[in-house]
Amino acid sequence: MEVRDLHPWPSTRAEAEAIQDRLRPLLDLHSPGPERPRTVAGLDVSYAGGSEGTGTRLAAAVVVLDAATLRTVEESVAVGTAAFPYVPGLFAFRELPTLVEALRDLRTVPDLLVCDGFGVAHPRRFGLACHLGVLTGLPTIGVGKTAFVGAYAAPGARRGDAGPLTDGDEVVGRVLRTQDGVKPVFVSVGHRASLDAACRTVLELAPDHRLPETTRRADRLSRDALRG
DNA sequence: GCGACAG
DNA sequence: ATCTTGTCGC
Repeated sequence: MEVRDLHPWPSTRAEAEAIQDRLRPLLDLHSPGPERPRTVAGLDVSYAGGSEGTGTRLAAAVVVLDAATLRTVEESVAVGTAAFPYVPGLFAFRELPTLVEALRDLRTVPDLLVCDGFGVAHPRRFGLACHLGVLTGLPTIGVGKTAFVGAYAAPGARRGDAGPLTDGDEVVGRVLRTQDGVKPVFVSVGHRASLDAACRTVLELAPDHRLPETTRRADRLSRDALRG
């Protein structure tokens, strides 16, 4: 599929933040997005070492699922190196080049991208899911495993229980329990998606695990690609 | 000033 | 993210 070019690429934190600020106005945060996406792609990245600097070997995977059956429709993997040091808030720049490479090899154009990380639940309202939304033009959402920005109250203990993730006076996402008694996940909108539909989709994608099948399969694929 | 901080 | 033993639970 087509993905917009990444240049200019930042070499400093200030440059990276400037890029986020320049791309943020391109976000579509009002479209309802796909109510019932037919194909959903999960994205994830695995690293070879524990280094948080630049140059570490990594593998980026994209797995497209049929949302109704959860059957895998297509897979794509790319290996590369970390393109930016790990800096909270600038996390996207670390894995974006390799993720984009994997996306470009995709024959299927998914109805929705489920990213490992956040969308607008971000200090500058431009997390990885937002960035990928602008680059691809596709609806995107972010599913995080831990909190980054925002405050929240613990949701109920049952699958489907949820509560708002708020930063100041704005709701930037939702804390969603995907399984009874397990830690909740943090869902936020990236591009061309509504929070309600995003949470419904995440629940459908997570019938018997904490994380959506999209993320779980992309995680496995990227991990395997790092070896053979 | 100090600590916290998506993956 | 990754480094790691044993342990609890379905």
